[in-house]
Amino acid sequence: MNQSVTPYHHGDLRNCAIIAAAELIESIGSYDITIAQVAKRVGVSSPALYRHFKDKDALLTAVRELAHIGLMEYTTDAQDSVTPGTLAHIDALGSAYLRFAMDKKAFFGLMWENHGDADERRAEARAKRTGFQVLVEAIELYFQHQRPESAETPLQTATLLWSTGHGIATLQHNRLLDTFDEDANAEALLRTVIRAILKVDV
Amino acid sequence: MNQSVTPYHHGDLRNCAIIAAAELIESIGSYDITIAQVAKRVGVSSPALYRHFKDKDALLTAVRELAHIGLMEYTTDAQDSVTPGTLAHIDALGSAYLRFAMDKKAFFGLMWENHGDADERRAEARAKRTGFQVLVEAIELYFQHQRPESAETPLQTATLLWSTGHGIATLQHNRLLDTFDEDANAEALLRTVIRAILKVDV
DNA sequence: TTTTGAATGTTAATCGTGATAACATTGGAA
DNA sequence: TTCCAATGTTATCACGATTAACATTCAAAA
Repeated sequence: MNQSVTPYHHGDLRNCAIIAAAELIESIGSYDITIAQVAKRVGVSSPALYRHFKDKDALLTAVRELAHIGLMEYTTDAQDSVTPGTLAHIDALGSAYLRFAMDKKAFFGLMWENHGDADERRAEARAKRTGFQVLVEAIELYFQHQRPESAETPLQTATLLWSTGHGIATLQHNRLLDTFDEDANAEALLRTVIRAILKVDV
Repeated sequence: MNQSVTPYHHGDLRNCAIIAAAELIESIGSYDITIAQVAKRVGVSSPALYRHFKDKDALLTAVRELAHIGLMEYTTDAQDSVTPGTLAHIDALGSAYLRFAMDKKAFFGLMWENHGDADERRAEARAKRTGFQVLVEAIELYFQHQRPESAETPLQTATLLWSTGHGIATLQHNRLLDTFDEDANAEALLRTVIRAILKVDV
């Protein structure tokens, strides 16, 4: 009886579109998607999406937010199995970052594209800072426990570590690590730098 | 008399197109350019470019080669004013990399895009490895002079340093360094990491 | 020299894709 | 009930990457 007729109004198009876009990106492994593809996936006409997003980039920005949440899950999970403030804690965060970059290549690439208008930029910067803050806090704890005499502030050290982790992740993402050193291992590289930056004896 | 009539055949369209594209990219500060724009700049119709480039991406790949040459110039210049194998040598290379990333934002961004077919990829990988080799040699010299007892190979250390420098350059390029730490200074960060990785006493 | 085809340009046309216009449907507040 | 705002739909555009079909040259072979 209830033939489940698709109603004229979708009801939750905005969210569904974001999810559809994310699924699409994941399935083709690239964020080079089309408004039409997303619309089709949700079962709606292309222009309908423009009722919910200023333009294509606004949709992608929404997907980026999802990606940030995904990254946050990776790091949160990583922290669960580790004692806060230990070297293992820092390692786990770095490792989670690298794992996310490889597991979710397309999302990782998308996250660091800098498009969008000023507002979108600001929103994204906030999301990124939130993620960064996790690292800062880990370093703070680490310094409290392990290195009360450190010359650098946790913020400075966290910035260094993030840059480094980001560099390694990016190079691996672009398949350049292998190009430079075919024996290179991202995880091992990161562990080495972490220890160098934290001045831990090897 | 010689009215300098534009001849039907351009004569050197391929090279002129590459240069025009590069100039265009530089002038608008973005590599989001159009075949038509390039064609117009060279004074030729759009389809003419397809006699010399398989597609738009092939043209951009050619521009990327130019960009690599540009980066090489930066590093070569940097090396001229420094004693080979010293810490200052390493610093100079890193500094040149950062400077290139900021001076030539659009080119820097373009260089690390990974598009193109397999052949183009291979060619680019070669160019990148050549640049990387400069750093490897600097580290080799440094190790010979300063640290004969190093545990890591020059290749490993160079990979670490490049990753780090690349990470800092990338974050600065995306204006994320400021987002994380408004006092952050790319150059200073890099110097710090270089010393940490090389285990130089601060 | 003349001829002729390969290289290289041109204009016209196709096609995909983002975006807007103009019109249709619906649900909920007045 | 009525009516508007929100949200969909079907034309339509505009633009940019290609490709098609035709034109012009230059250079080598006859």
